[in-house]
Amino acid sequence: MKIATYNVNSVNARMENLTAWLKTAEPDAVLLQEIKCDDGNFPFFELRAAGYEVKMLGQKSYNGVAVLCRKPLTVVREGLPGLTDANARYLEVQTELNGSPWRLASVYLPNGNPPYNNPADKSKLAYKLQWFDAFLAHAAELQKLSVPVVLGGDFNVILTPKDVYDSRPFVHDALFLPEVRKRLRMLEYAGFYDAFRTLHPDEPGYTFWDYTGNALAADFGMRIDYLFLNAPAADRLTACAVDKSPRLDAKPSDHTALVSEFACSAPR
DNA sequence: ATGACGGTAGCATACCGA
Repeated sequence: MKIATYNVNSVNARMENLTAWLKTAEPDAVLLQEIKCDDGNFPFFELRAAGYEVKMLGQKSYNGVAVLCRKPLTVVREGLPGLTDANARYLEVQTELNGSPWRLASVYLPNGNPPYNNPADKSKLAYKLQWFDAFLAHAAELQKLSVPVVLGGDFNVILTPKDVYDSRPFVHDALFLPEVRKRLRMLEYAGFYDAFRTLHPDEPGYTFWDYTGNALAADFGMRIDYLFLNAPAADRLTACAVDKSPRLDAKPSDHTALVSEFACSAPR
C-alpha cells in the first residue's frame, strides 16, 4: 500500500504529468500541494476517471491542497484549529486502506521569505512561524489517535545541512533559519517520524530542484517535502523513496513525488 | 544584490515561489 506526496505547482498545468505518473506509480493515496485553483477549476472528472476519489481545499491562483485516494474519503478538517488563514494550506481526511482506518493530511507550509522588492520585510516569516505553531499544536492533538496518521506535504524546511546541496547560500533563508528548523524537529519530538530519513539516514533525498540555471543537471536540490508518520504508521512502513520521474518529464513541477510503502498490518 | 524560470491573472506586467 503506497501513500505519496507531490507538490504539483498547478494541478491543471500538470495533468498530463500527474495522470501518467498515477498510472505507473499506482499510489493508493496522494497528498497534493499548490494545486493553484478553486473547486470551479479543479479537474475532478479526469482524476475520477484515473481511479481516484478526490477531496480538495482550493484557492484561486495560489496555494491549495488536495488528497487523491483509491478508497472513499471523508474530510475531517479544512485549515488548522485556532488559526485564521486566508490561504488554503491544510486538508485532513479519513479513509480506509488495507481494511483499516487511516488519517491523512496534505500540508503546505508558507515559504516565509520576504518579497524581492522588500528584503527587510519579516511579515511572511512571522506568518510562517505562526502557521507552524498552529500546526504543531494540532499535531500534538493528533498524537492522541490510535489509528495510523500521515502528515505529508511541502514543509518548506531544509531540516539539516545534508538536506540541501550546499547550506551556505541558505543561512539567512526562511527555509533554513534556526527557528524554522527547530519547529520541524519539534514535530519529531512530538512523535512523528520522518519516513524517508528513518529508512535512509545518509541519502540526500532531494524533492525539489529549482527551474533556473542547471539546478537539475547539477543536482542542486533540496529535501523540503516530507511524510511524517505517527508510531502506528511508522510500524507499518516498509519503504520510502523519492520518485524523480515526474521531475524529469517535459513541463515538470519544480518538486517531485515522495512515496512511502506500508505493510497491511503492524508487526507483532 | 540580482536574476534565472514557471504559473496565474488577464492582456502588460505584477505577484508568488524556494
